[in-house]
Amino acid sequence: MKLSQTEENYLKAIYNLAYANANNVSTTMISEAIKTKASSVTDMIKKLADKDLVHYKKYQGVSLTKIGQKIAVEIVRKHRLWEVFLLNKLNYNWDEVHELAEQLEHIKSDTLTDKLEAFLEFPTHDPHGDPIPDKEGNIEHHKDTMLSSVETEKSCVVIGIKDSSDPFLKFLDKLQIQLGSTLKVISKEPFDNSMLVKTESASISISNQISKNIFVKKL
Amino acid sequence: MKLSQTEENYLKAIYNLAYANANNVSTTMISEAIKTKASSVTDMIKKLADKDLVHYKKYQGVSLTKIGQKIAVEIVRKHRLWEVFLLNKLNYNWDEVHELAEQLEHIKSDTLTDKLEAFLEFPTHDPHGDPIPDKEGNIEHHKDTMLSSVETEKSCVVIGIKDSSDPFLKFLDKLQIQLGSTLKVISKEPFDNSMLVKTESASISISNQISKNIFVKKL
DNA sequence: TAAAATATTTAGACAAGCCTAAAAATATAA
DNA sequence: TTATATTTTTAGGCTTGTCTAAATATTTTA
Repeated sequence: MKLSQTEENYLKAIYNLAYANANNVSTTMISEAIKTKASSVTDMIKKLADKDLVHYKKYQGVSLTKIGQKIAVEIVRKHRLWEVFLLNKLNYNWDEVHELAEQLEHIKSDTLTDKLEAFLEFPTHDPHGDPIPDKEGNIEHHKDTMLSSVETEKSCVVIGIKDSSDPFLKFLDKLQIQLGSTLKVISKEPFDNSMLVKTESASISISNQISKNIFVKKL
Repeated sequence: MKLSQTEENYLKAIYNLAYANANNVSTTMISEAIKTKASSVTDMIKKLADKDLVHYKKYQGVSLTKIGQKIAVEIVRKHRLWEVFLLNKLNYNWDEVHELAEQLEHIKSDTLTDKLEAFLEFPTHDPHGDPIPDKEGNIEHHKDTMLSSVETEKSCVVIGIKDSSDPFLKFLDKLQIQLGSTLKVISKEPFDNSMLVKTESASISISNQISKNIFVKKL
């Protein structure tokens, strides 16, 4: 099945929204995610339904079919692999890779994704810590241990972030906290739940608002 | 100036045709290069002329303006850098990279091309031996020493090919002749101008038809 | 549960790029 | 140099994906 870039973007948006919401995805939610008008979304949804990529009943929202989901996961896979490439090989920063990956994910090829994956030595997570689906579309849903829940004196490795907004990414860059950074919790402040954390290069104080948004693997 | 992928393809086609022909490029030539009807080309040419990307007078063919040429060279630069990436990093073959590069060349970013170039360690030629324009758009027009003109007992390095058709590329792959291969001319057969050539791995007989299509740098 | 607010869909229009068929210009040949 | 052939352009139409405005459902609230 040959899909346009636009169609692929719709599937991806529905996939992400469904993942975040569990139930059917509304026209309005899609229109916000994709920055178009709701009426345009309705049009496109009908076309996707004709192609059996989404389930759709008027006024009831949409969900992906098996095929639709498969395609969406493929796009997510490509997106995350390209992000790893941009970060690890081309020296982009955490906060710069997303926009470029949005374009690269639509490159069509039977072999490119797998070759890219091999070149990157089969990464399991993208720079935001989201898991990369394998060739068959299996995706490990990552466990949500947050930095905020790490005990005093314990160490952990940063495997991702929950909020991937630009300001947050820039803030982490300033703190020199990256994917793979090892952090040790020195002390916790019961008053405001902030914590003192030792990174590779410094000791820093991190507010609860921040530590709640950093996924870690405990060591 | 933000151009569509289609517009970029027109500029690139005109650039390549102009390079091969010197004079103005005809509607029909473009339509063949780009696989559309001549009438569609006329439409698009008018739009490109409105944007000052081409010079156009009815029935007189087109040529690129300074701006049009600058953009075309940028696309060529991106195309060739991606080809190097696909060949050197992802282990694609000589004959597979073109089609993919056709897609990758349209990725939009202010920084990607330069970062890619640095990652590839500033290659000067693409896998077909065509020169890669630098950041400023300067492009070295490559000298045309063909394998056929190399003297007996002399060695040379393959820097490109003249004919980049699929069958020819496949044929060279079979002979294990690649960009950068060192070849030594053992003997030449005056009767049919074929030559006996030593590659890294074997001695092979090469017809004049082949040796006339391989660019080399004499050693 | 009826009225008001919100969400969704329909209808009609538009731009980009392509097409076919026909008209106009240019090039070729007798 | 006039007739014929070829190339190029024009005219009108189609598809994709978008939009606005209006109509219709659904949800919320009183």
